[in-house]
Amino acid sequence: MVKDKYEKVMDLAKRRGYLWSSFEIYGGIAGFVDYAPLGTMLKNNVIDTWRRHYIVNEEFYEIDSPTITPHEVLKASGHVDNFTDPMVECKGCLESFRADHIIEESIDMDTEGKSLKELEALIEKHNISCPKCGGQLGEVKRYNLMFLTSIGPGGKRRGYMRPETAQGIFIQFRRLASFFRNKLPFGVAQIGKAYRNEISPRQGVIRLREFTQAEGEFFVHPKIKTHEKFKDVENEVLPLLPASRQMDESLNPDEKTINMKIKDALREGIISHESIGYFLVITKRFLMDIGIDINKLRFRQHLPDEMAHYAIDCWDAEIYTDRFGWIECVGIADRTDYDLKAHMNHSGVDLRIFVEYDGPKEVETYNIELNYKVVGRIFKGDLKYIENKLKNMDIEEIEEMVNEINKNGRYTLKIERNGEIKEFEILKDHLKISKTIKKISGEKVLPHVIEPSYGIDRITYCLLEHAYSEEEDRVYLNLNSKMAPIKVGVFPLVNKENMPEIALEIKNRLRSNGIIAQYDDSGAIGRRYMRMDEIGTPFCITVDGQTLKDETVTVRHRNSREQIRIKIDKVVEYIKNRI
RNA sequence: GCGCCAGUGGUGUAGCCUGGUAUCACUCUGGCCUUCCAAGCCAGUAACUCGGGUUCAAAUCCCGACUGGCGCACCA
Repeated sequence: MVKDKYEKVMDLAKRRGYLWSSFEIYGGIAGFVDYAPLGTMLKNNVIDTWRRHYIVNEEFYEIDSPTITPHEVLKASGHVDNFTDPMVECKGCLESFRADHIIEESIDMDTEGKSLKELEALIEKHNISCPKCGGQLGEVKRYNLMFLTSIGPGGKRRGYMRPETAQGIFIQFRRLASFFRNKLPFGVAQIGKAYRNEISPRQGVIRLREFTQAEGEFFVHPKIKTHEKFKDVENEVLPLLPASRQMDESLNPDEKTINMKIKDALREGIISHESIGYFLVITKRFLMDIGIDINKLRFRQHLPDEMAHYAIDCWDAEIYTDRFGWIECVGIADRTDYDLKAHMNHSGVDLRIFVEYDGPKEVETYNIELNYKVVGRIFKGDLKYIENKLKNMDIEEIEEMVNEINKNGRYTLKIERNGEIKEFEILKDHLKISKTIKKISGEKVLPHVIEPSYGIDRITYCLLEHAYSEEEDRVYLNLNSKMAPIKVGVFPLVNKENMPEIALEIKNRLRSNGIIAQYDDSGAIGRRYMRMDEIGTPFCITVDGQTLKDETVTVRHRNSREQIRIKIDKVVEYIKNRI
């Protein structure tokens, strides 16, 4: 049987200590993997490089929030309701289907927002049967992709394992905004585990139930989505696969991706603004930096119907793999103000930022004075929400209210809170509204957010696969020196005449200079080189007979297998300059 | 979740049909040897995925679970 590349890579990863399946002695569970010692080092190197790009170069600041998230947060973000699929099972052939999908297929109707009961009623009413065997369909049930847990004793407080790290950033937005002294734009990052209880995870490390995300949230003024460093990157050429070309059936699949300068993509309206474009470029640079093969990278724009409910423009960095084809490794989305708005509405906390105008403006506006003696008794605890709502109404809304009150003597104020809309009757004697001229120096805005989100596990796998190289007589990982877990192997050519002692001394000297080096004296020298090749170690140093005479050693380079001879004193410097 | 197929040392395997102390090679560990690319010699570690059933006896037959592969479905 011929093994494909995935199998070869996973074999090597398992054998040499990159990836192991989790809980193996108890039989294992699909969708979970352990990073073994070398895999952990490799993954950490990927993350370190990510930090260098985002935290150091892009000046994002990183936070670290809990993975367990209370119900309210994910209710607000829409995950409780939307991160779940309605499933229906055929009573005959036991096949499962997406309930909304089969309804939409058979009666051509938009089922968006319908409840389970409504879906069930539709199936019954239109006599929809199993698309496979024609059998009767059962109850419509929800399958939620979040792991449910409880907080505290008694299990009363519901919580979930977070499905993405992003929410932790959004819910701290007020603190973050003040940390950045209320100046847009600013970037916040989070690296950590996220959890999705996939129905049927396959494909090893490609689809996990617990995985590591590195997400950046770049908050911008909703009307200013330019990027101050766009000029620096505008001539960068990217392999783009825009939605329009994906849908263009006159193009061959392999002609659809087009290399173009990011500034041209912007000019032609392919990308919606500079900030999206900027992070596309940063993503390409990061992926190239860690050693992803640029010829196996493309940026694919989401088609209008596949875009998540919160996004207005979304691009995936896709990396080509031998077995799975193009897989999504990075998502770059304009999430607009979807999340901040949701958390603002549900929590009642104002998440807007005050943005000053260039100079003060005089505007005609309305002054609303509440008659507290009256409204206090009527609305009691709800008053603060009413006050808040009135304060934030725009001119049109106020005028509409004034008109209503003048006409009917009353106005129905609608306030959304915790996902429910409450109505309050506002009468004429509740408030006094007068026109005034106000000098205003700025306005409150709810920022939009541009989100580059990286799947670290997939990227790490792709890196291994792209590095995997075969020659006639050996297998080696062509990892670049920055990524390789072990930087140097140190060997005595033979175990005599003081060679082991000298080699050990060199290994220790490298280690004390912060360089990960491994000593090995077992078997023949060739075997030791092969071992190091297989785990991707870029350099091997060998102490031989000549070392005893002139204090030089050989340095062998992994890819070329060529050797040069240098002084022992220069070894640390030589390696340091190359990793 | 559904269907089909498969699970034997670290890896690759023989044995399974026809039940009776599990084969071989490589790897790995220790030693000898070895002066530059998986050499050789000696010794050693190391496996029947798990749970039930049938049987005097199960790697082998039967059932179930788990894991993996493929197909379907799913992947906000």
